[in-house]
Amino acid sequence: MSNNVRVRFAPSPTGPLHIGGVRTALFNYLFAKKHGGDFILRIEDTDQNRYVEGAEDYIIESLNWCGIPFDEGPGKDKGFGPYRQSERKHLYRQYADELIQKGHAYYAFDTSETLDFHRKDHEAKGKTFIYNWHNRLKLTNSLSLSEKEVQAKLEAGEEYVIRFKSPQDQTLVFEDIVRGEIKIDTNTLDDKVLFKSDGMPTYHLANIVDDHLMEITHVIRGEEWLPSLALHVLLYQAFGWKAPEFAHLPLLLKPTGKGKLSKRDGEKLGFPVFPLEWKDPKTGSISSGYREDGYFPEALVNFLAFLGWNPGTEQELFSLEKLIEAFSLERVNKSGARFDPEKIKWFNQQYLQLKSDDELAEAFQKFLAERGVSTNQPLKKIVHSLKERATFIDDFWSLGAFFFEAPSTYDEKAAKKGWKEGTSEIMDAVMDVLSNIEVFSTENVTQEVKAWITNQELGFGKVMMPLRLALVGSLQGPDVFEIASLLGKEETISRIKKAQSALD
RNA sequence: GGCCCAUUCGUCUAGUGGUUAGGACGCCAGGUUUUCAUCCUGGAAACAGGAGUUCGAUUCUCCUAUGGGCUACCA
Repeated sequence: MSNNVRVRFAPSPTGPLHIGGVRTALFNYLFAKKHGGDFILRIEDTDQNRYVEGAEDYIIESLNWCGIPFDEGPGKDKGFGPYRQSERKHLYRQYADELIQKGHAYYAFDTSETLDFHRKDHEAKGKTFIYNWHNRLKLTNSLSLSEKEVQAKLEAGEEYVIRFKSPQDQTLVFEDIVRGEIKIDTNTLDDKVLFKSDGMPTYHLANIVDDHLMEITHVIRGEEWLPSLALHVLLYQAFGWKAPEFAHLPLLLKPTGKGKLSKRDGEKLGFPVFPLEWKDPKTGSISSGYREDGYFPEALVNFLAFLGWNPGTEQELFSLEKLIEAFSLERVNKSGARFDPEKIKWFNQQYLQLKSDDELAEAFQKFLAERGVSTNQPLKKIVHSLKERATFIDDFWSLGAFFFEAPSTYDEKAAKKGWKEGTSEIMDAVMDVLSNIEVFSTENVTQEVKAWITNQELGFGKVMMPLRLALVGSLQGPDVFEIASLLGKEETISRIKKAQSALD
């Protein structure tokens, strides 16, 4: 493969980018970087009716957050811009005209009403209406009309579209990097609209023209485009252009049930389907995002990379750099992958373990600040003690709230198990031991209390359980002595007293 | 309905014309942790079905079934 690989991610700004789109972008990015090429972002906004405010910014922010920024795109023109199709509007018409001149396209004057009528009529008869070779001469277009009639309609300003004239009786054979050889009978193709009556090209025309003009070498996109591959290849042929190589990625499927993962699944199934939180500008409704739900971008990226691809080894944890190194389109699967929200949690847990205590403390500090919690506590130590049982940053809070506030209630079961007759007297003695410790370090507390227990021949359970109960409020969490030392002598003793008055 | 694509544990997947069909998530059990979780060890769990080709098919071919996609002047 040459080193001037150019790939593009070409979403349409019709709403927030969903996770499947992120995966497509990721594969494009990995492939480009693997070959030292460029990753281009092109905004396909040819359908003005579906344009959603803020969607483009959202897409860009999502790519950045994931760590897969584009090399070229809106605001980063490297000589192939503009990168929004709406700003390239003036370019497309000439290509549609060129196709007409070459006899590969034609004007069609059929109104959407008549077309709708035909479709419904056919449906009622159990057939499918296809606008192509078998009926195009019966419809209203520059193939069925005389040149004069066409000219008259054009001059009268009648609305028209430009359709591609699909060839007849050909078997097309082409290569897909993921799927291998694909064969298509051109007689099953329809005469797709290339140029709309509103003066805008359709996706098909704009896509081919732009990929050509932007010198795209590899088109890596979702499997939903496979049916249009024939049209696209035909278009390249009609223009006499060299077609890029194609790779159609398997789709992301719903975790349960039928169909591909859709934007609505998130709310229904309780996991984000968007990288970032999204607020719908019209309805104001909010969809959750991986970023806001506490996932690390590297966990998302790693997880997504393994949906439909694998390196062929048993290693699963890959940094972005390692992914780039290991990636190849040849190892992409053909079949759709169900999205498993459980597994991404595991990835997140793995990545959290990889982070330093400093990093985690900083993130936790931010979390606390947002909640208005005072933070005189030694966060780094707290985070360190809690780390191995955490999956998300906010677990430090749910797992370690007791570090910040004395328990106000005590777990009932735990109290029954741990606080019995005579416990209070033992705690009195423990407080004595504790108050005599000069330097209240984990080591010292551990040593002194353990020695005392052994000395008294008390049994560890009788001391440790109520002590934990007093400090935490339940029977869980890190080492009791560590907790005690983190809390400090004064607070530890105060909590024991509080437990005595609450549980006796 | 038509066209196209796919099919290995529940899920993501590895793999080969002859393997005890491997790993990961999740699940279960045991161990460690005088708590809980982590962690460690172990376990249950798959080649959709039917015909061929072959000495032998999970692997190759065909058919069926199932799943998925597309079928707009959407992308």
